[in-house]
Amino acid sequence: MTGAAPPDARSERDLETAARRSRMVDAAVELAAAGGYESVQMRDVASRAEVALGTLYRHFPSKDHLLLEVLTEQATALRDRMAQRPPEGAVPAERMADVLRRGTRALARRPNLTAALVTALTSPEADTAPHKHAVEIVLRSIITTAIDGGDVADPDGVVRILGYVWLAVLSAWVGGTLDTDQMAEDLTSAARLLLP
Amino acid sequence: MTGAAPPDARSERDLETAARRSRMVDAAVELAAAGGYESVQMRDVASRAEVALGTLYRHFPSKDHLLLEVLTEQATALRDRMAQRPPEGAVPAERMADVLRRGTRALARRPNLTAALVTALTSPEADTAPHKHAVEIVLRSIITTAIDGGDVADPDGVVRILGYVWLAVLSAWVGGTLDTDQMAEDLTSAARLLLP
DNA sequence: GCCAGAGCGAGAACACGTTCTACGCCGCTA
DNA sequence: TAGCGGCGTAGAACGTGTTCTCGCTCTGGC
Repeated sequence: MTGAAPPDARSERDLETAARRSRMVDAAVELAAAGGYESVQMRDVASRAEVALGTLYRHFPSKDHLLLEVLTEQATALRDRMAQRPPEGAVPAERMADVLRRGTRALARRPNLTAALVTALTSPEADTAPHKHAVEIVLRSIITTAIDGGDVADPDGVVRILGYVWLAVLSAWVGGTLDTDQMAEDLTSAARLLLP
Repeated sequence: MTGAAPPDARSERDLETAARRSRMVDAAVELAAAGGYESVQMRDVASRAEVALGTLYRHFPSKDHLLLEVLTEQATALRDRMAQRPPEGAVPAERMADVLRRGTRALARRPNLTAALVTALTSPEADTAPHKHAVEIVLRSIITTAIDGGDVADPDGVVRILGYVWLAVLSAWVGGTLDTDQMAEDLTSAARLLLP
């Protein structure tokens, strides 16, 4: 009878591991939202997700990998929301400002979580480079949709620069050298300077 | 006789502590230049500087404070060199490119050291914010001298944006998502886009 | 039926940043 | 002169990320 089992039979186990993995990510989100990067302690994540520490490390080779997974999810969700309701504005600079306003608002809603994710993004671990690159790509695609269709010379270069500014500003905000208002100001300033 | 002693008399002790402090910084530089951030281990710094661990922590409340002290020195030295031989070029964009070329070359000369310093700069420790701000100010002053005297609208905003781009690009380079050539390319691209 | 191996649990062990304890030396001041 | 405060040494101790050990269970191939 086992031979004729439906494909779900083998998925049974897979589903459990998928559920475990999802619990780990959720636990990381909760802890990060509650207290930022340092509150995401691997023992806590494991116990909150009801898995062993070794299991956590089997799925995510480091704390930063775990948080970058979360960041990738969040960035993708942001991109989807942007795609569902495209930025408004007549010219690229206005649409860009709209994107930045909405993006910043989304991030500021859970500042501890954002701080934790940005911290992971700027951590020096070499083997997270692919994940970081993936996040960059998502951010650039968000920016691209904002300026698409406008009369922008060297759109690729502009997108890259705006991506850098976004990251640097977030990093400065996390580092405490910039508050939310200055962050918004610098971002719109960059948009005005780089876009028509 | 002690009352009439020259000021050096009391400086004797001060000189020793100054020498100790300088040995700590030097040890940090050597270790960072050899193996980057993770090679700067506080026990190693202390033993190489021939001080006790507690002494190291008396002078620098954390590893990042220590490295930010080094970074401040390096940035100041770079600014002085730029001041001694001002950037060449007819228009701000050219001068900016010259500055970036020289700055990048200086940083690439000791990549491990630079990586360690940038890592410290992007670390999330809240109480290093003043040091980080100081470094930002120095970088901005370097940028300012490059575009000074040109016909730049909103020079202040441009300087801030270029500073952000510089930091983000360095951070990406340290994170392994950008190589030296791409770094130079993005920097000159930003200069071209933002400056006449 | 039975073995090899993957996935997991429980927890010890290790590494490094940071803190703490205990003590010594020196200059100052009552 | 005696104590006191600051700076230093030596080294243990603590917290958290990461690795390792050991044993269990399930699954797939012989």
